[in-house]
Amino acid sequence: MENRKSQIIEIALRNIREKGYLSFSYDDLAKEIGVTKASIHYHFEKKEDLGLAICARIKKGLDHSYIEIANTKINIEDKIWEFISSRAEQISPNEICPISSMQTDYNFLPVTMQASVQQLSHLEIEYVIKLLEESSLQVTQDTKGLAALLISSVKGALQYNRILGENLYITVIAQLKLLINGNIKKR
Amino acid sequence: MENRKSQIIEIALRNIREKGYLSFSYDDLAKEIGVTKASIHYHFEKKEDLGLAICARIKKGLDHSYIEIANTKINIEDKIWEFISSRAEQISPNEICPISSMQTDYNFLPVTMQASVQQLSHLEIEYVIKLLEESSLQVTQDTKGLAALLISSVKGALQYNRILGENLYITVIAQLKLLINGNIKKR
DNA sequence: GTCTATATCAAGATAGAC
DNA sequence: GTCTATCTTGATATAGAC
Repeated sequence: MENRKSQIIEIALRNIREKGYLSFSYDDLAKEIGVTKASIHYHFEKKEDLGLAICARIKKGLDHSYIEIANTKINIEDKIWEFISSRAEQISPNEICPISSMQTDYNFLPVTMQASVQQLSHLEIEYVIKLLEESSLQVTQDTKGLAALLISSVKGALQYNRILGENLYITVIAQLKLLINGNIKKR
Repeated sequence: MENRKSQIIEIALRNIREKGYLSFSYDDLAKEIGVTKASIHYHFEKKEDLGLAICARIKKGLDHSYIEIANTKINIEDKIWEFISSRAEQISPNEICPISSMQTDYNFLPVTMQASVQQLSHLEIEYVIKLLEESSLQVTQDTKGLAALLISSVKGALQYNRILGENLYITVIAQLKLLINGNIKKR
């Protein structure tokens, strides 16, 4: 059943956002879906297989967000913020970004998953660089650096937001916009 | 032996930076120290007790860094950067900030530790706010927001830095300084 | 204060029935 | 494709000897 397979991926992905790859078990998934552990093992023989499928699922979502935003007819300077919020919207208040979550578990992941997490981490920054380069605004000389700051701060903010609430994520986005606007030089 | 006790805390703290609270075991610590699991249990009956001791240890270091920087005779505008780098210096390239690490594990921590992690997360931002307020520079109207951005971006950068290398942490700090300098209004 | 030994439990995984 | 049953391993934790 292909449906069951993608259902498992979606639920496992949510578990990663909530508690991390190392901290969810096949039994957690089985109980939630209403089947047995063995049935999860049928679809994904090893947890590593499921982990890789989840990474592929995240990559698909990332690619999709980028392509969608790139082709949308909105102000070109707004695209970067649209991209960021389209990614952040998928994360509930008691969750964090699944890529951050797997970054924390990194040293305990199978090497195949380490490679995937590395690729995802890189790709995410690449997409932000592209959107910044396509924009008509020149904020700093170092577009790669600005991209790294944007991604780092959003990810960090989501982690603090879960613990402290206080609209911390919203606050950080507002600060970034303020600082960037104060530095914009039209090309 | 009080020495053994603090030795356990230091090694456990390093383990948290490397792999997280949930992912290190008493056996890991025992092997590293050269004693048995049971001996760790003697000093910290439950892992939760050790976890709380580690949180207290982190708080001590945080307080110490703040007080030291606050009383150092350096340019008052530099103190915030000194504070951040004094904290980041303690983290090796294959580690992340221990507070970030426990934030990721948050939903699986015993409630007593959740309270400690919450307190640490809050305190860290408070110290940054204080240093910004004492500074002679007014960057934005929203000092709390700027503090949240600084802490979030540094924590996020350390996580990406471990996976991607590329001096990502250094790059992010440089970007923050650039953006902030472009927005400074002398009081 | 540190040890051996052991209890208990949960996790990942596999074999084989239906 | 999903099940029951079972194996193995590793983790937290405890009892009691030295």
